[in-house]
Amino acid sequence: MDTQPVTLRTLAERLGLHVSTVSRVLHAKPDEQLRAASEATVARIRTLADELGYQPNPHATSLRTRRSNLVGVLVPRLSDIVLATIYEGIEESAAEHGLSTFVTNTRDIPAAQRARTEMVLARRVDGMIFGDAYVDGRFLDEVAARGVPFVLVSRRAGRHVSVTCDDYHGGRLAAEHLLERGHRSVAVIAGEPYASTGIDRTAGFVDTYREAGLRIPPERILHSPFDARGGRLAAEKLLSRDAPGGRPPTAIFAVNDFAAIGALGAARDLGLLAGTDLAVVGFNDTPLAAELPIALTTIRSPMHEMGRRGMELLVKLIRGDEVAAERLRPELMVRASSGADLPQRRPAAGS
Amino acid sequence: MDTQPVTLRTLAERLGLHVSTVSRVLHAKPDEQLRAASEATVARIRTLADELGYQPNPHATSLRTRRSNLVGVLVPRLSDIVLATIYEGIEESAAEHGLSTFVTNTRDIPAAQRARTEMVLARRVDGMIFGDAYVDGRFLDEVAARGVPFVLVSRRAGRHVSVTCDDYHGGRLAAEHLLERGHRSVAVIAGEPYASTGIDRTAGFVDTYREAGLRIPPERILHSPFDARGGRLAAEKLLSRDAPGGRPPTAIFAVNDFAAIGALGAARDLGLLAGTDLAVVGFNDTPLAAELPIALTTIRSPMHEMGRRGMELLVKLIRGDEVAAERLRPELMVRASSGADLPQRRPAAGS
DNA sequence: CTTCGATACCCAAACGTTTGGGCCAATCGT
DNA sequence: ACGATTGGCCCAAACGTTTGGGTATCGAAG
Repeated sequence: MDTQPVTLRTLAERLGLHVSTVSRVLHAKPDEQLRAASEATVARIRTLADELGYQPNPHATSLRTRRSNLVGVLVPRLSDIVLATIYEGIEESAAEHGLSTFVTNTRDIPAAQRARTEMVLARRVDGMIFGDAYVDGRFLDEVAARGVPFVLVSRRAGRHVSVTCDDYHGGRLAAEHLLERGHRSVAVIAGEPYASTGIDRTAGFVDTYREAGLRIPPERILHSPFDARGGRLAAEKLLSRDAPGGRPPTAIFAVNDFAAIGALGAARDLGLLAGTDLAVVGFNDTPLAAELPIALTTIRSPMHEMGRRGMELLVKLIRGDEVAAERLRPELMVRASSGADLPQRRPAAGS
Repeated sequence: MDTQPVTLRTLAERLGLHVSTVSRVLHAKPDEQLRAASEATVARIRTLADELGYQPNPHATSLRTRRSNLVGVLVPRLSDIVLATIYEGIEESAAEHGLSTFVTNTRDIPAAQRARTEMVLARRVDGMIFGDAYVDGRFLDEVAARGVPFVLVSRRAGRHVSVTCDDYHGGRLAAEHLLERGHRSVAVIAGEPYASTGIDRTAGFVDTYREAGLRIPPERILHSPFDARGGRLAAEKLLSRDAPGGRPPTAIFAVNDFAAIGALGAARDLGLLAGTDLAVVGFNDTPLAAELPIALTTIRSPMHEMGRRGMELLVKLIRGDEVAAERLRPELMVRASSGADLPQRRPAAGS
C-alpha cells in the first residue's frame, strides 16, 4: 500500500550510520546539526534521503514528541460561504506553518459541538479553532479548563481570544448609510440570538439609530437563521400588511448577505422593487453580492484574513505566547439594493 | 497541556494486569476479548477505563498498525457551496466510520493539487477523495500507480472510480425543458473545460438539441469559471448586440447555479427580464436557487449524498473490496427563471 | 607525554500500542 | 486417575522517532 517503507533505519543502514545521527541531520535545527555529523556525512545523508524519497512518519514523531501538528476546526456549516472562506484562510495559514487541520460541521447544535470537540481532542490535536461559539461561552470555558489552546473566529464569546470583524462598527456603518439616505423607518434581520456576529451588528445598528434620535422598536428586530430562507421568512413578516409596528419599514438591514438575498426575494414577491421601494443592506460582501441582479449593498468583512489571523494567533498560543483578541475592520460597499447606482432607473428618494 | 496522560499502562498497573490484557479487552473484537480476560476482569477494566477517561493514543495505534484512519480530501475551493456540501457528506460519513478527514483547497491549479497531495500523503492517510479531478486524469494515474486508494467525487476522470451526478442526463433534462418551452435559439455557459461536470452537462444538452434537429453552434458555447462573475461575463458576451451567431439566444443553460446567477445579473443589466425575455437554467439546485428574487430553474444534483457515497466507496476500497463508479440521478426543478410560475406576471411565451 | 576540547559519531530508552506466542491451573473426557 | 483442553492471563517485540547522554579519535596546549 504505502510506497515507502523507507525509514531512518533504512537510511542509517545503507550509510553505515546510526539512526540518531541521521535523525539529527534531517530534522534538528542547524546548530545541532553541526554537532551531529561532518559536512561530508550530512551531504551523503541528504542525498540518499531524497533519492529514496524519505518521508518521516508523523505518527512516530507525534508519539515521541507529543506534538501532532494537527489542529481541529469547528464551524457551524461549511456550506455557509462565510465560514468556508474563513476556513480557507485558516487552512492556508496552517499549511504555511506545517500544520494540518480537521474541520467539522456542528450545525450550531451544542451536542454536536461537544461530540466533535471530543472527537478532535481524541486525535490529540495541538489546538483548536472554533467558528461556532455561542456568545455565552459556557462550553468553551470547559474546554479552556482542560488546558486546550484555542482561538475563536467569526464570533466572540466570553473573554476567550477571538478574531472577529468589528461587527459593532459594521452595524454602525450600515445605519449611517441608511440614515444618510433618509430612511427613518427601518428593520433588522438579526440572525441567530446566540451568535455574537448578529448581536453586535444589530447593536451597532440600533445604537446609531438611537443616537440619531430614532428608536427601532423590538418588533422590528427579528431573529432568523443565517441563510436565504431564513431571511425571506423574516422579511415576509416585516413587510406584510399586518407588519409589526404598523406600516412596513423602508429599509432592512440583514446581518448576513444570504439573509439579505432572502429579503430581496420576499420584497420582489410582494411587488416591491429593491433599491427603490425598499432598501436592503447585507453583511459580509460575499462574492455573490456584487453579481446579483440587484447588486447588494453590504458591509465587507475580511473573512479570509480572519481565518489567517486566527490560525496565526493559535500558533502563538501553542508556542506559549500571550495573545489578544483582534477586531478586523469592516467596510461599507454601496450598491444598487440601497438605492445607489440603479442602472436604468432614477435614484429613489429615501423614506 | 493534555488532560490525560492516562495510558494502557496506567490502567494495567492500577489493576495489577498486563497492558496487553487491557488492550485486548478495550480494543479487540468480541471473540478475542473472551479469550483475553474473565468477565469480572473485563468489567473492572471497563469501569476504570471510563472512570479515568482513557483515550487511546491514535499516534501509537497508527504507528503500530500502519493504519491512520485518516483520509485526505482535495477540492477546488470550499467556498464553492457545491463542493462544501459534498464535503459535508464526506465528513458525515467519515465520522460514522471513525475516520477523520483533512480537506484542502487546490483552486483547480495542478501544481497545488500535486503539492497538497504530497502533503496529505506525508500524513500517511489511508486513502484520498478528489473533488478536483481534471478530466484527462493524468495526475491521478500517477497517484494510482503509487498504490494509494482513492475515489473521485463530483467529477469523473479516466477510468478511476468516481461518484458523480449523471451530468449527461442532467444536461438532457435542461434541454428537454427548454425545448418544451419552445426555445430554439439557445446558448450554454459550459464551465471550465477540464471539468467533466461541465463537459458532460453540455454534451447532454447539445445532444438533446441535436436530436431535436437543432444544432447549437460552437460560438454559443462559452467556457467560464464556476462562479457568478464568470457567468455574468459569459452571459454579457452571449447577449451583447454583436452576439456570436447574430441575434442573442432566448435561453441560456449555465452548468452551475452560480454562473446562472451571474447570467441573471447580466440579463437584468441589459434590461432583459429573466423568465420573460430570457430563460435561464442552472445546475445543482443550490439552496439559494429557490430563494432568489427570480427563482432559478435548475437541475438538482444530490451533492450531500454524493459525498456520503464517495466516502463509503473509499472505505470499501481501503478494505480491499472491489467498487464501481456511481452516477446519481439529477432532477429538474422548474421555477420562474425559465418562465414558469412567474408570481404576478403573465407566463412568457417561449422563444 | 599527559590533558583538554573538539569533532563526529554511537547508545539506549522512551513514546503507547498491538499481537503472536507462551504458561499455568483448573476442568474435562474417558 | 491420567492426559488433553481451555480459560485467563503474561511476555516481549515491534512500529519509527527523538534526545540526553556517552565514547573514540585527533590535534593542540601545557
